[in-house]
Amino acid sequence: MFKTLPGFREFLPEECRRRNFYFSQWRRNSRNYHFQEFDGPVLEPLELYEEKSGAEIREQLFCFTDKGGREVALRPEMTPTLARLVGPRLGALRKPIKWFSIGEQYRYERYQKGRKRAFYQYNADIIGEAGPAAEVELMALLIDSLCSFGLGEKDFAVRLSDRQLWIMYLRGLGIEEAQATSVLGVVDKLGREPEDVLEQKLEPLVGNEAAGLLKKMIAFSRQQSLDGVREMFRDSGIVMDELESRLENWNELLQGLQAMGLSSFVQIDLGIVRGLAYYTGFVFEAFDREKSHRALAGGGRYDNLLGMLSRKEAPAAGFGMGDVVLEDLLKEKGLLPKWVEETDVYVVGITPEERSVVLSAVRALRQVGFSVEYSLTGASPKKQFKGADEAGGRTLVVIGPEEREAGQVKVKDSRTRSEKTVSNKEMIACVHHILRGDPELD
RNA sequence: GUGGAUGUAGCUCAGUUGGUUAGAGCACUGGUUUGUGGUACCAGGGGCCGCGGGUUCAAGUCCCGUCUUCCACCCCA
Repeated sequence: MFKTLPGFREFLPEECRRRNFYFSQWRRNSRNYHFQEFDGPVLEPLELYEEKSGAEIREQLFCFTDKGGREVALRPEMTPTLARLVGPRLGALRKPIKWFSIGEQYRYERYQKGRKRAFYQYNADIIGEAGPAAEVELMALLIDSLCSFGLGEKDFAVRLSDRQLWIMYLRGLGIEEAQATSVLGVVDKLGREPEDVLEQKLEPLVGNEAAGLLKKMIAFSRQQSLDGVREMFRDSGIVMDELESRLENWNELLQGLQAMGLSSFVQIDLGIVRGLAYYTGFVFEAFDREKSHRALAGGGRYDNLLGMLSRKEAPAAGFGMGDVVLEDLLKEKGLLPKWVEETDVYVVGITPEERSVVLSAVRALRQVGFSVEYSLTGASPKKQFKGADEAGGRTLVVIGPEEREAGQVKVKDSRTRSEKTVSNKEMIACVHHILRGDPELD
């Protein structure tokens, strides 16, 4: 028979419930930080992504030619769409622009632990703020979002780095800015590949100084304090004013996070540079403390992207958080409760004669907002009571011949099993009474 | 794209050196005599044993291919 396409997902009720839980937390946190939600098309012109990431990106996209001969792709990320939407309206939008989105993204690549071909991603971006205040706001939102799922500082940390600082450091060692991006690609691999392999990758970029350069890069990537960073620059040709000006940004960022009470979540880790070349300044990634998963979230500053995609320059920063790794971690930590979709009221009709009275009561209860269930087929009373159990009904409304003839119903508390016969008019008040948890029925 | 593992009922899995009509638990459906419930007992439905080919008198079991899922690499927005 037909199967789900590889790497795609289906959401049975329980899984759907979980997914909606992530969405509602993301939305709640965004509102908390006063970000506005936006959305865009799932299908975009292929060039939108090729423009940003180069033609090689095509290999990792679900792309095809549509019936009108247009080359299109399922969106692999939200940022280009955001840039396209904001660019033309830049003049009209109040700054800073704080927007977020939640949407399914698609990437044609090999799926494995923590990565599928279709996944949901939460994105939050700030456009129009050039200073580190934007990063403070974004990192705080990122941290609070993870915390809202029950994760704490023992579970995850946000690692903070700075591509600008790296480029400055490399320039001090005589590396041109044009080569710096490729060299940062090697930084991304530090600790993951043996040093001789990394040295070979550096050689075409910097010639026979590769070995010495690699050692310096490793030392730099291990700095965990601003003083340590300052020390690394001591012998370089960098003007100290330039360095100090950048370190002032660092101070502003770190102090901002400290003032928000979030320092314990943040570590300086210059080994993080992010794979993508379009980041221009601070970059950060959230990891579980054991580092047994992929990054939970990642982001940074991308001041040139809007200019590339919309011809309108604007400073911007943002982050993305996927649902796949998040869910893996929450499962591992036992932070996913078993949700039970409980109904408020279950209406039982004892004999088929009560059918229309039951339907009428069901509708009346639903009209005032209760979740109401009943047996569609009018099975035996025993089955109906069992059904009430399984539906988790807190309250039962039982109608038999006696009640029907008297124009009454029996309202029963399923926990205490105490019951009370009331008139049809009193039924709703009585159900309210039980659901509120009041101890006695009368 | 490369390498390793995996596939038996809706789910978790048994299934011996190849040998009759492929099993269990959970779940599901019905029942235990007709107006009161999570237990217990009884019964039942449900499997092209991933798919295709091969070896054999005989394949869930052995061989080849293929697909799927998982893990690692590549990549990672």
